[in-house]
Amino acid sequence: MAYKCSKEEEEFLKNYDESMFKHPSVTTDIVIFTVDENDKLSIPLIKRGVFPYKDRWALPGGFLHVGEESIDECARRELREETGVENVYLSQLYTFGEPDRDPRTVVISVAYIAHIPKGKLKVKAGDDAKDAEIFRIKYDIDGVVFTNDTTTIYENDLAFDHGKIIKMAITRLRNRLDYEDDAFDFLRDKNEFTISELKKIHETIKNRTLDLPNFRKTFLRDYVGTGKVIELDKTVVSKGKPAKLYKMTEGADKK
Amino acid sequence: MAYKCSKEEEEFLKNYDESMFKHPSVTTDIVIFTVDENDKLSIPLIKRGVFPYKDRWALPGGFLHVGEESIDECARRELREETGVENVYLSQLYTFGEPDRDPRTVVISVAYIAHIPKGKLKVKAGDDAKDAEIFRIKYDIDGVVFTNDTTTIYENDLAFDHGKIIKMAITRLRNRLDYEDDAFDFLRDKNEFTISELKKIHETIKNRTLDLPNFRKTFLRDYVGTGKVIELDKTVVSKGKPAKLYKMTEGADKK
DNA sequence: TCAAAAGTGTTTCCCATACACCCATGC
DNA sequence: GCATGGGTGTATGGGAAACACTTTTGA
Repeated sequence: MAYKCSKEEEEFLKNYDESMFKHPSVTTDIVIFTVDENDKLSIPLIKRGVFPYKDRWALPGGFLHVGEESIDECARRELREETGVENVYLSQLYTFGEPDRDPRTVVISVAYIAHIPKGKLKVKAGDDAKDAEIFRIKYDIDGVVFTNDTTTIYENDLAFDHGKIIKMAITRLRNRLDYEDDAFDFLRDKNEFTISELKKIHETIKNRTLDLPNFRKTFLRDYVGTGKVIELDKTVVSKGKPAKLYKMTEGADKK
Repeated sequence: MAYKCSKEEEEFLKNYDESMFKHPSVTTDIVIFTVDENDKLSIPLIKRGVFPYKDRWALPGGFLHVGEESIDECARRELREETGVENVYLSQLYTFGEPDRDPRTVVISVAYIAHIPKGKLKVKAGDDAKDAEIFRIKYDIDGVVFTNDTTTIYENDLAFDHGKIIKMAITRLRNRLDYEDDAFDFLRDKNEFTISELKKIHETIKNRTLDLPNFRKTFLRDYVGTGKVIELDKTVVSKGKPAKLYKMTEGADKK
C-alpha cells in the first residue's frame, strides 16, 4: 500500500505549483457530550472573545495545524486543550463547507462528537481567561435550547452554523444508541456500574423513560451473555435493595 | 485584566497565522454507485494521467473551487462533469485528512456517495482524453475487487486511499438500505417499476437473495400502505405472469 | 412496617422468515 | 401440456413491550 516515488515523479513533485488552487482554512469543531450530576445531557460552549461572532457562544474547536497533524489528531488536540480529557470516544460527524459560513474567509469545518464520562468534564469556573461553561441540552420540536444556572441560549443565538451542527450531533448520538455501545462511554466508571446507572444514561440521551425489567433482560442477553460485560462479586446500596455491580471487559471497551 | 487581553491576543494571532499562511488543498472524491445491465453493483473509476499515482485507477473527483462553491456543490459539479448526470442522490460520506495521503502536499478529501439509476451511467468508450471505465464490484472477506471485460483491479492497486474510501462507501450503502429508501434511486424508472425489479436491486446491493413473497408484503405495507408508492393500472410481461407496475409519488421522491 | 429500588417471571403482540400453493402468460 | 415468474396465504419463532409480583435494604 505504501506509495513509492519514482525518479521521474520526484522531479514532477519538485515543480508542482501549490498555489494553482486557492486554499481554504480548515477547523475542527467538537460537540462534547456528557451527562451531568443531575443526569442531564450537557455540552460545553465557549463565549467568543474575538470577531466574528464576538460575545456569542460557540463550539470548542480550532484551526488545523496543516502538515503537523491529521484532522482526527487536530480534534483530539483541541479536545485535550479545551477539557483536559484524553482517551475518550471521539469520531467524525460531518464536514461543513458553505463558502459564507464564516464572514472572514472560506473556512471548512470538520465537526466531531466526543463522549465524556459522567463527572469527568470540568470547566474552570471563574477563570476569566476563557469563558467556557457547561450547558444542559433541551431538544424538542421547537429546537434546541441550552441552559445553565445563569444563562439560556437558543439555537439561533450560537455563532456560525453551530446550532445546526449540534442538532445533527444529537440526532447521531440518539440513533447510534440503538445499535452501538455508546452508552457505556458516559458511565462514571466502566469497571463498576449498575444496570440502573446504564439505563439512566439511555434515558438521558433518548429523553424518555425505559422499563427496568426489560432493560435488564436485554442487557444480560447482549452484554453479560456475550462476555462484553461481567458481573462482579460486589453490590452497592443507596436506597432499597442493593444492586449488583458490573464491569466492562477489556475487549469490548473500544475508545 | 492584562492576562485576559494577552490570552485573547494570543488566540487571535494564532488564528491569524494559521489562516494567512498554512492552508490545505481540498478535493471531493465521489463513489458513484450504479447497477449495470446484468444487475451487478458497479462504479466508474478513472485512470490517472498525471502524477502522483500516474496510470493508477482512482475515484472521480477534483479540487474545490474555493469561494465559488460549497463542498456539496463541488461534488455535484464533479459528478456532472464526469458523468453528465444531474438530479441524483448525492450525500457526504466522510472526510479524510491524513497529512501524508497525498505526496504533493496536504490534501483533504471529502468523500461523497452518488446513486445512479440503472442504465443512466455512460462512459465514453474509446475517448482517449479521459480513460474512465465502469467496474463491477466484488466485496467479500478478502477485500474489494473491481472487474470489467478487460481489467481486474485489486483494492490496494487504487490511487491514494481510495480503496479504503470505497469500502466505507459500500458499508454505508448496505447499511442504509435497511432503513432508508435508497433502493429506489437505482430503479431504471421510478415512475414504472415492478416489485421484482426493486427486489433485484436490494439483492444486488446486499449480495444475497431475498424471498419474493415476504419482500412484496413489506413493500406493500411500508410503501403502498403509506402512500409513498401507488399501484398503476398497467402490467408488464416478459416471461411468466404479467407483473403489476408501481410508481413513486412525488412527496416520497427526495433527491 | 413501610417506602424504595432491585430483580424475576409471564403474557401479549408484532414482525421477520420460511414455505406451500395458486395464477397467468409464452412456447 | 409445462416452464417461468407473479402473486396469495399460512405457520412458526424470536424479540420487544407491558406489567404483575417478589426481594432486600434503610428509615
